Amino acid sequence: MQLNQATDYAFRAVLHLSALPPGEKVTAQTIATAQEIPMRFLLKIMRSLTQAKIIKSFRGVEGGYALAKPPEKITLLDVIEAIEGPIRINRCLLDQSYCTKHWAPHCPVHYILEKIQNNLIQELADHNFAELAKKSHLTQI
Amino acid sequence: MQLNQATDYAFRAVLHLSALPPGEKVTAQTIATAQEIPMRFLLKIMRSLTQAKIIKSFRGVEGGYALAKPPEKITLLDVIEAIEGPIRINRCLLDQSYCTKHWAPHCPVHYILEKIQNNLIQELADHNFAELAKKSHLTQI
DNA sequence: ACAAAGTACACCAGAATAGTATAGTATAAA
DNA sequence: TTTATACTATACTATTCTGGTGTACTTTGT
Repeated sequence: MQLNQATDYAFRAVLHLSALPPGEKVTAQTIATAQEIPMRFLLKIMRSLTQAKIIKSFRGVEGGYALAKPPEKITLLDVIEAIEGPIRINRCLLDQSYCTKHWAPHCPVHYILEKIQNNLIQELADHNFAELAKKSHLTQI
Repeated sequence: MQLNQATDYAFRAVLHLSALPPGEKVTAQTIATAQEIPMRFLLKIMRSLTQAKIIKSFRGVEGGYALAKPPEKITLLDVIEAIEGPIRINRCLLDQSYCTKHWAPHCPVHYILEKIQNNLIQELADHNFAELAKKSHLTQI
């Protein structure tokens, strides 16, 4: 019941980009240093974010990363799913073969966990990085 | 971001006990067979539930398990914490040494995840096994 | 006494986590 | 056009977690 370290790093990387003037790009090394993230691991994470179209990458000299869309349009859920894939608090919620009882929709455990999971997903989708970046500005990045 | 298999089994074991007439006990073997849970693994899970005072165990001939309190007083959260320990959706929320920035309370990521985590915990605490057992009765256990 | 049932602790294979290494590709500037 | 810079791709690895299993022991009703 825990987000992994890569996701936490991804939050901080996207937050870092969200705090930049629109369109400005920055290198992985800058983010790694500022956010204290192991460089090589960050590069891997950035590739997932690029593939998810959350950020854009620029190769070569003067390359780097920038947001692929305005931070208002990037939610916590977007970043989590880019790194970890779809959220499922119980694995039977995604793959019914894991349900020992094969009751699936009639299983009360399944039913209630699905409700809770949907609320969680909704909440994660309700917070975007413009909001977070504003908060982090107030508390000095 | 997922509950483990042991927790899922624990839900089903407690649900099984919740559906019994009050005070009635049943052996691990019965639960294991009915709920399709590997016997030895279930015994281990039952010990965690016993230690958390969610169920009571009886040793020897005619032994078995029963709820330690009425099912209304047992929540999803109780069972999760008995098996997995305290919920923390990001490890920095429990152990600040994991926060790469050491900002802790001033970190916007930390702040928002804490809010979301508290809502999740509240929801898990809002559902008890009397409610679940009632639902499972309607859909035939 | 003995069989039934839970307890305690140690062990194990496989997967996931959190990285690291090596080699390659694109690009701006000299 | 060479070169340094910066991202990409793929593979590897050490450690931890997950989901169990094995062996020995204790309690208890008949």
